[in-house]
Amino acid sequence: MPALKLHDTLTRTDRETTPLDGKTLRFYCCGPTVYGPAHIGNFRTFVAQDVMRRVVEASGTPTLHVRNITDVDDKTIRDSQKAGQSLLDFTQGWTQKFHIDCAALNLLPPHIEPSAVAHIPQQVAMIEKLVAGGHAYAAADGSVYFRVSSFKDYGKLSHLEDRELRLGASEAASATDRDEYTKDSLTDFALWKARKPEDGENFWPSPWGEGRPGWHLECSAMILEYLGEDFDLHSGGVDLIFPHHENEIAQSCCSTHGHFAHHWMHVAHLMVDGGKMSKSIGNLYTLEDLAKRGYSAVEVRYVLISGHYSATLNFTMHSLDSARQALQKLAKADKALERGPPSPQHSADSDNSATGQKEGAGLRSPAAGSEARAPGPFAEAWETLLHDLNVPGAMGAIFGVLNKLKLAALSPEEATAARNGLHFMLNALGLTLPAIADEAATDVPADIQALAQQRWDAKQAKDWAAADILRKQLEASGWLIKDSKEGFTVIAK
RNA sequence: GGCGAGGUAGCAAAGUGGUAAUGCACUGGUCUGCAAAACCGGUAUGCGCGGGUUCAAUUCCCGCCCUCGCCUCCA
Repeated sequence: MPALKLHDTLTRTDRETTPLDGKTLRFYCCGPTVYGPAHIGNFRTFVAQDVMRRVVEASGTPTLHVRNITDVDDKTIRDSQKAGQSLLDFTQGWTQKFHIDCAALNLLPPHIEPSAVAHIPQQVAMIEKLVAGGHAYAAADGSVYFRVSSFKDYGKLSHLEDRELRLGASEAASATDRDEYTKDSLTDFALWKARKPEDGENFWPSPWGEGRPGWHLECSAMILEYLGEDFDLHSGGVDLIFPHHENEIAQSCCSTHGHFAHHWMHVAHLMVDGGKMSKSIGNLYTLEDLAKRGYSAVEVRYVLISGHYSATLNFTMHSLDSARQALQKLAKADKALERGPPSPQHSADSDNSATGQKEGAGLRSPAAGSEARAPGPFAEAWETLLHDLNVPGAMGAIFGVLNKLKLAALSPEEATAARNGLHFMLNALGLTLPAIADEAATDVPADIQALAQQRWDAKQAKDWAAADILRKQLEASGWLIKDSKEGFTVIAK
């Protein structure tokens, strides 16, 4: 199968994601800072990366996925103190919550998930190399800074010129920063931060005195540990391009002989109701917030992938409703493609999957079948996906095929092929299908059930007027009646 | 000011040098006592504005307007 073509931030071109070692695509994603629940904006990035990984794997290339946990910085220290917990207890709690959310969103867990605190020695070692090489220097207070002027390629990723780095919005604000007085240059950044009273118990020894590592350093050190000096791809939110990724490149390239990441994937931001979403503004939603409003994680995932990852996406409640309907449509199509065993030798498999679905209580797992290895009739959707992860385009192609195929008229063999293809695509997108609304067993109160029965009786007696009055009564109470030839169903409005 | 993303139907969102996918919503029909579901249709002479290139531009070029993001620690 052809490889995924992905836009590369550094060269600004679409390039194939071919593994450097010819076998496994090794990539790193900047993970969360665990000082609170991640919001859907954070998850947009992780979901996009998850789709990337799934597509690469679906195309036949294994991956090595590394994503860090940032468990030491100003915010984790500050908030752990507020919570009266040790830094470790505090960050582990939020890490756990993060994992729960990731699982709900159907994110494949990274193969390696290193924490910054667990890699202090590696970070110190990298700083030592940088100091020895003349790329870093210790300040009077025991902090260590990277000398940006020592790395000629600085700014290459973000395309910022030297001059521009010194200008900018933060110029005025940083004048009051105490770092200001210890750094040689305004653009130099901290590799090691000297211990401060407010750090409490959170400090580590180093050749330059007690302190803690700077944020940018952890990624460089852990990448070196798990992916080496050269690796395939690095990914994160667009906001990390500068300075975070720029600094990572500087640190890594100046302390090793490698070229660091060979491909950069950046995910655009999520907006909410047309505006920026951020922790500082406070207009953010977590999965829990949305669950309280009745939306499932799968619906959230659908919304998060409904725009191309490189363009900002506006999130609204309406988009969640829209996602719910679209998922229903897919679930119904899937059901329509469900047929009996196509041939005797497959009957065992079919039985298993049927049982699994019942026990799954609502969630079907596409691609559980071993046949779902090719897109089948959805080849166009698959090709669209391979072109820089065009998920919206692929979704459109999937629906287009479903609209054209006369699902009910397909032969069992055709239906199975179509279903396998659909599952292949859904698996690449990481979408699980919800239970079909009608099937969702809701508890109907006895009085409602009685009214509904009354209406059914009236209907059987062809007393349309009475039946309609009862229906309206039920609707007013929030219940809808659906009739079939055999009987009726009551569902919540 | 610099860098970047984007302006496509009511909402969302793809896409292409040859005349606009798809999802939601809306809507007509079939079916149904009526609905719902299902199925079959419809809904942008138009793709921010103004020029230009071309047989042909929403798609290429130039100018302009607007929105959003980043510019030292926010995915």
